[in-house]
Amino acid sequence: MPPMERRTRQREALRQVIEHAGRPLSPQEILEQAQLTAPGIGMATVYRNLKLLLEAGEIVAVTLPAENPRYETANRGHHHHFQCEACRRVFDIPQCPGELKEMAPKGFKVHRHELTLYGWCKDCSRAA
Amino acid sequence: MPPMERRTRQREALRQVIEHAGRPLSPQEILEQAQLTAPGIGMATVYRNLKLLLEAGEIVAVTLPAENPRYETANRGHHHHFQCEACRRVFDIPQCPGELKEMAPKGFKVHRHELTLYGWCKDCSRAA
DNA sequence: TTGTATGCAAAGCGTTTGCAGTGAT
DNA sequence: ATCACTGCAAACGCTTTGCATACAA
Repeated sequence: MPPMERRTRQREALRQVIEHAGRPLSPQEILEQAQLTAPGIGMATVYRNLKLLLEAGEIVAVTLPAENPRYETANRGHHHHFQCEACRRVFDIPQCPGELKEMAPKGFKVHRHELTLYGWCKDCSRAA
Repeated sequence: MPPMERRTRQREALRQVIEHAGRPLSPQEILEQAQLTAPGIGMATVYRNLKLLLEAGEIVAVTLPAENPRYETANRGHHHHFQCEACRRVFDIPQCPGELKEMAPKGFKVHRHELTLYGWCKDCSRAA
């Protein structure tokens, strides 16, 4: 796959959609939003550009267990996620438990980690 | 889907494979192992029985971010997982960092958490 | 003009399902 | 003898890829 060299209206539309979304979006959601400003854009273009934007470090994939990947801008730094078991929404968690490298068995090298908390968000806790 | 009523050689083979594996196995891995003791067993039977064993509570699904589900016996208690970035295999980690409930924002209730460590497993560390 | 980027459709991949036949009870 | 269970293959949903065309540079 060639690197991004040209500034197409489709690619710009995708950038804008992801940039202005307040939450991680699925490819389908991104497509629907992008079609408003780039009529005729197809799903293949969405996937191809998501891949390129990922490689360029402009966006990151939010891959929660048993969930299809969603995508958001990369400028959020290291953080974790909380998923509400009632409304399924995902929230950022700025904290990190820190040193987890010691948990692995002997001989195992730990590079990074993913943590997801599950429960009830503020709204759903109050409603219950 | 009917509940498990009969003790077939295919189902027993699947139970044995999952029981004796030291780590969570993919459906493909389970199929290949099961074919050794239940020749002719097909992937459809693997999936159908995984679903039944899940409903019966005999096994649990290990759903890591961006990975297809793997399966292991349900009698292992609370633990986490390590995925090797070289061979992609998944290993159990008995430890748990413990109190993570405090990480969530005010008003959020945390029921459970999922933690995955990434790096190189013993075999791949030694090979490198 | 050049060749990157696109749209469409077909192909992959993991998983599910329909159907006719098999075999545990 | 039932009918739960199986194997095969087709269908499925999501993602990737081949190919001819469009368009940014």
